[in-house]
Amino acid sequence: MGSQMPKKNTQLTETTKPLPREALEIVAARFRAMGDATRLELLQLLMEDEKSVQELCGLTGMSQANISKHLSILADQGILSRRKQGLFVFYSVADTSIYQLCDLVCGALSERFSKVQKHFEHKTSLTS
Amino acid sequence: MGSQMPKKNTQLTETTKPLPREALEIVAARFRAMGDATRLELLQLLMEDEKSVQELCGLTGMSQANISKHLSILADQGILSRRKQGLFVFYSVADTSIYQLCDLVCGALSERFSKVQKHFEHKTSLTS
DNA sequence: TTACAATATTACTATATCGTTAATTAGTTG
DNA sequence: CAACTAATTAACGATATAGTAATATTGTAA
Repeated sequence: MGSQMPKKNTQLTETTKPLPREALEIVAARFRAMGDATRLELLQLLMEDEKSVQELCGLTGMSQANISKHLSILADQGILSRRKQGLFVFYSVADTSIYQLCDLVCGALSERFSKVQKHFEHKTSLTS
Repeated sequence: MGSQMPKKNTQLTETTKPLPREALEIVAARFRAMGDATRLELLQLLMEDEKSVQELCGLTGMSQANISKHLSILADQGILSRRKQGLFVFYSVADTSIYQLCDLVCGALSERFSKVQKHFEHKTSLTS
């Protein structure tokens, strides 16, 4: 019942057996679900706390249909869960591993850009 | 100089300031680079050790042009690095955070599917 | 130099995805 | 019941992406 899993290396980095194509498609689909700025914007808001589609409309200025579709994609992936209450549908983060996932990616990008930046440090032009 | 960074929560999960759209686009692009089964297949092979485009052709049976293009996408993201030696170009994993990234996703998917599976356990049909 | 080999790139088609508008479904209230 | 509201779904056009075949680039060697 706990959300804590025993820490074991899983699939892609295992040295023994590579994932077959079918499994890779599933992993890729998960990455693709995270690979859209609009969805990340919604996720970012839902990381604070659960929100209705309406609230997300107000907070982002995006159309209701568009938001609903993006939320469905995330919910289909099990990343979000829906809770219906009267006319409203409240979405919330169901898969908390996305927090670490986002941190990991942001950390990697941060390091990447800081390396690039160093090449330009103390340089005001190509001829300096 | 070490690849170890100080462990601090970075962007998306920070409670203080949300990432602006421009930054979310960059994060999304990183996820999208991982969001293709063909690229994951190549990554999986490169996780063993560095390989030339040729080797990857032989191991996967995919066309040279296709492989080259996918490797470029990963290299542009800083996920892979290229090393030129004579006529050959060797690719290798440059951003080791993808190991954790893949483990995290595989772990989440594993948990997700095991939950779904439990609904069917000990059930041989809808009428049992 | 010419011939050749490994990669990269271009041009193209097919498919997937995003966002919009309109229609539909589901739930509430008078 | 009809009228209203929130959300989903469908249909569409625009853009992005994957894969292929052909061409270009880069480096080697005769």
